Amino acid sequence: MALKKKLVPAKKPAPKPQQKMPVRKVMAPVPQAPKKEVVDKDTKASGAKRQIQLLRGMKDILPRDQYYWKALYDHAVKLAEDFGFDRLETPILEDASLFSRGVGKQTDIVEKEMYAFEDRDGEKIALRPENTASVVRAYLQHGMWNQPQPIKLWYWGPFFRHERPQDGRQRQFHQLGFEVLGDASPVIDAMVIQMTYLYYSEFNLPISIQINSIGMPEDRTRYKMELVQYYRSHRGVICEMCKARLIKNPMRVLDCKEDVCQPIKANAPQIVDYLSNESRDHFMKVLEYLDELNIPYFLNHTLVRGLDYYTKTVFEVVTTDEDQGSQTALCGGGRYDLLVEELGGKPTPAFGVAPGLERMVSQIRKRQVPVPGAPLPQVYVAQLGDLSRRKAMTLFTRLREEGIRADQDFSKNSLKSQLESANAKKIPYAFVIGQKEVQEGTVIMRDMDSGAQETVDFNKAPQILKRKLGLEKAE
RNA sequence: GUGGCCAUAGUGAAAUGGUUAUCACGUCAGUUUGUGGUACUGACAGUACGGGUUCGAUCCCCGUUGGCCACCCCA
Repeated sequence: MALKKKLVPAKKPAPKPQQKMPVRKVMAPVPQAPKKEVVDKDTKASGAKRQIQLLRGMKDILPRDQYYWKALYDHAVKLAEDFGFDRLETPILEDASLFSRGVGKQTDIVEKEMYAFEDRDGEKIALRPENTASVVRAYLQHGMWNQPQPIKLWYWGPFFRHERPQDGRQRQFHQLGFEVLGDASPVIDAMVIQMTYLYYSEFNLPISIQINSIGMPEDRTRYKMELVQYYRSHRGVICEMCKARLIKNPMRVLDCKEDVCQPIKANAPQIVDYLSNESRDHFMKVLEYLDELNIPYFLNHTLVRGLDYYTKTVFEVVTTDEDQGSQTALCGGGRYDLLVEELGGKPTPAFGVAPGLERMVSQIRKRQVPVPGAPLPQVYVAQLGDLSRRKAMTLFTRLREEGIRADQDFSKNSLKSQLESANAKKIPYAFVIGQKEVQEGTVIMRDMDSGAQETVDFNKAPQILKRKLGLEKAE
């Protein structure tokens, strides 16, 4: 308070020289205007430190959410191990053309959302907007095609897309992924979809698996012609956006949410009818395997994915939770039989999936799905004064060596606040050590639940506590 | 990227064109010396940032930043 009051008069003189500025006005604007563009916002006349906020679309993952993330991560590791997937970590920065070639130059992700810029060497680089292209790059660069196929890889990490943020949509977000390279069999499709299903089942999230096949490019070419022709015949009715989509990316009309377009959409030709025999057989097999595994799915003829590399099977997991807003897609995936070739390798079929983690965390939180928390400390070590603090530090160290989870606040002085702390943390036992105990070579063991205390030998304290905790049978 | 709503202590809320901006939770400390949970007392901490209108702005206006919602799209 006193400081503040002193600051007020100190501040007031400051504006005065500013008010005199008009004298300089003629000269000042020229050098100052361009400066403001370059100089960061910290330079303020007041001298007060500006609070630096998060960049738009970025989020801190706070301590209270860490156990949700850990639960998701641990279960991912488990699934990967169970199904024989090896971890692959690729860099966050890649050559920008990896994504324009891999994901597709025309896609929204590359065209309007990618963080792409030149580095100090003038190299065009990008923050990865997704990981499949990087996985393929690594597969090629490290000659993984020379190893027994298929290659099964998984990843976990941050991705970046420059979009307008919303709940469940950030500019930095996290994905987990499973990718299988070098195998064309529909079993692979089914297996990865099964893993996805198992992943969501673990947390009891209400989901629906949407599945479709978009065939190979030839199939799609034929289908698109039919689709465009069909929509053209209804040109008078459809919305403006669909008209635009017909020219740029016809299959997107199937995503349209406009009411006027719904009846048109419902009667539109379906891509499954335009698949080659090979693509159709493949798709049928996938569905048969899913049936065998009792994995529920929903055939969605309007499911077309936004990335160029997909072929044949595509699928998405959406939440069926009513109040999830418009961000219902929890995960997307599919087959990408042509991507390896596109990025310079031999023709190599592949399949992958990428669950989004933020949306999962928010679901788990909202639904209060129980996840393992921090292990509770078993004992709290309290001390009084510097001499006993030293002994307490030794005791704490011994307890740790004995495998007992101990907690402490050695920087606190009053016993009261230390017990308060132990109580707040729900720690069942406390050791109290003061002058008297130091001299006697003892320590007080307190049952925080009942308040019962006993004085025990300092050196035997860890063993006695172990017995109390039931970690060791009484002799 | 387009359009809309919003911004008050760490959190959740309240209030006003004019003295010290209110409350709860929270955090820290104290309520006789070395003992937690309850109670009481005190302290901490705020009008996002910059500009304008005004004698005077937290309130009105503009800009910036950030959040949310819908669209686009997607995880």
